Amino acid sequence: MAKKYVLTRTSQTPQKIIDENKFEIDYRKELNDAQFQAASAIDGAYLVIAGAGTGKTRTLVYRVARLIELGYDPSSILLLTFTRKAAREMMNRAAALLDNRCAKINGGTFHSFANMTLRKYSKFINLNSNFTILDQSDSQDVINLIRAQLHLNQKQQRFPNKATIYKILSLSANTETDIGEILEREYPHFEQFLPDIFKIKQLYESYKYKNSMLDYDDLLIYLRNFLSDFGPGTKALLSTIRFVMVDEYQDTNKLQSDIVKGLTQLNHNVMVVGDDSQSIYSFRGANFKNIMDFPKLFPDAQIIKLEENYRSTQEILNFANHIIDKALEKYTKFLYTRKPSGELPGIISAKNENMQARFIVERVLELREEGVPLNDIAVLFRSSFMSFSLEIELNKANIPYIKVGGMKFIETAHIKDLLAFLRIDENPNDLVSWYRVLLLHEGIGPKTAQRIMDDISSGKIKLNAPPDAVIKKNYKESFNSLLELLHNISSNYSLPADKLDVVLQYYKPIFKSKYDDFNKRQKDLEIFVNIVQNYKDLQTLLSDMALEPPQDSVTDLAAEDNEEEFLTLSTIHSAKGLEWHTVFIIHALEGFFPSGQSYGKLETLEEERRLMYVASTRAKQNLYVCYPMHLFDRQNGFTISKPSRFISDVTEDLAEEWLLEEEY
DNA sequence: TCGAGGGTTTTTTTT
DNA sequence: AAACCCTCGA
Repeated sequence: MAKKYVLTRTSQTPQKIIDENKFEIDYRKELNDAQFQAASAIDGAYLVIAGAGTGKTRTLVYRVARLIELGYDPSSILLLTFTRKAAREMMNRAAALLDNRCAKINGGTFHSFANMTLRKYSKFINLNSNFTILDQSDSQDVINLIRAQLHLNQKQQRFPNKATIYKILSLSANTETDIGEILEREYPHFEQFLPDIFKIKQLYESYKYKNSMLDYDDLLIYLRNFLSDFGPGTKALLSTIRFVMVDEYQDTNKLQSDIVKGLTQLNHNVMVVGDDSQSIYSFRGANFKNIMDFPKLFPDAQIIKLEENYRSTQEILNFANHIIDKALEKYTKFLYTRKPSGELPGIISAKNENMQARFIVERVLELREEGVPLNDIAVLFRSSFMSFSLEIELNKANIPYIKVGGMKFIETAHIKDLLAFLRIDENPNDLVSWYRVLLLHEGIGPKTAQRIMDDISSGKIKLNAPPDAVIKKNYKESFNSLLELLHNISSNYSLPADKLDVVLQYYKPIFKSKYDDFNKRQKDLEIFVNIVQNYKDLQTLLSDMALEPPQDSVTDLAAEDNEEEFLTLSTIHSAKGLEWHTVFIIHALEGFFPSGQSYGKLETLEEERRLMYVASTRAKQNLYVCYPMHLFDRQNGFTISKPSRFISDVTEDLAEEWLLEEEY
């Protein structure tokens, strides 16, 4: 028998001495110690805990540049970020720092990375590479259809609506928890419907499977399974990835952390960056404890803390620290700055909503006089409707703005109508799109639509054959013209823009009779035409619309066109990672921020607190927290409101109270 | 079976 | 303010 001799493997390979002079960039000089430690890391697992404004992006960017300078192939670096915008920004910054090699790194959101990977390796998975992606509202439509088919909407007792069912299913997928547990925890009043919801889930799954459709969660699930499968496809993929970096790790969920684990199962080269105090996506299954569990996932992980803040004045930091100090559970970080001190944050109580808006307008104009560009000012809010009255005042004062977050262009009914036509063209089995399109036609209601759809899936109605045999009712004419249209666009045109053109001619009259406010909506159609012109094939168009929809309809494009400066209005969620000279937070009122929804539970209230922390740490120089004292509340009529608990106990040394008075 | 009309509820946040 | 549900007349 041969003698066994086991070589012990040291957990840490000794760091090679690297000559700092050989780099184009002087990393030592341009980064502080902790940042340098992170940026110069090569192999191994690293957890970077980076407080707000501590140069987290900067560190990642420098690490990318350094790895490339060391000679690693840019395309072997995978940078997973929360939005594609963030990925692009990082690549641009890295390219500006070094050179264009940096633009060659791989990057994107978990979802967009999953999309690309699954299409590329589809033959290794039981998957059609032409799968369509269902966005949230598509998924909900499918669920609604199933719900109606099961007649669950006619129950004696209120059955959860499509949005709730979707949330339950999605939460279950993202947290890898079964439905029963989710119901028990989040929706105890619907627990009795567990069997029904389960049935819906099964039908939903098989519908998606039959039609090669993946919803947001499926993208992640398929990717995770592909990675854990570890077949030849997985190995091929992993051989192309040498370094994985994840930004905003505190907002990842179980599924995503499994993916990170799977992506690095061979070489364990991973660096994740995050801040537990900024975790604000638990409604999507994110768990801020995830970040603290990272060392369990990677036992060799080194932890690096970035604590010096480069963004805000000490006054703003003190205010933010006060807010987060009261958090029940946190992993202490000490944030400090060497920036010269500035003004105390202001807490502004306005008489009503309109006065709050007028204060912001006037202060913004003043700031602009003082030389602060509009681009460097933002108004942040908890939910997107809170900016409505401000938007009116901004329009009156002619202050250009863009709004981020809230109702998206792509979710407006008229754009969804148009997309439905295109989707049928792409996938004739897309029953949800059929349903939507059919209901647009005179004389076709839910029942008839259902019947027609049955005929389509059973093959009784063929898209390229004359349909007269099957149809003989009063909707015959409109249905035939629809078939003609679909036939026309699929056989005579190949560019999405050309198809859309024909669809538009067909859709215009329907559009005008369906929407009373078609004038307002008209502009969106034109914008959509412009967007579609950028695409050569339909599949990419449809994927992009699901994964990276244009944020805003009218205002966004208008602002870009004129290259004019604009004020930013944003939900706090969409403001993540960004910074401005001056930040206004509005509606700091009990019931609004923290949101009334969050009252029942400790964890949700804590998340509201972190949200306030995120909002206030966006400010570099000025921070104003505003609230109206009287606010129209839809449930109770006019009420006198209470300032948010997050600011009501702020002491004089932390913030200054402003009282607004009307000039006579 | 359609579609209009009325009453009710519901609302965060995003890929 | 908009989405959803239900009812009822045609």
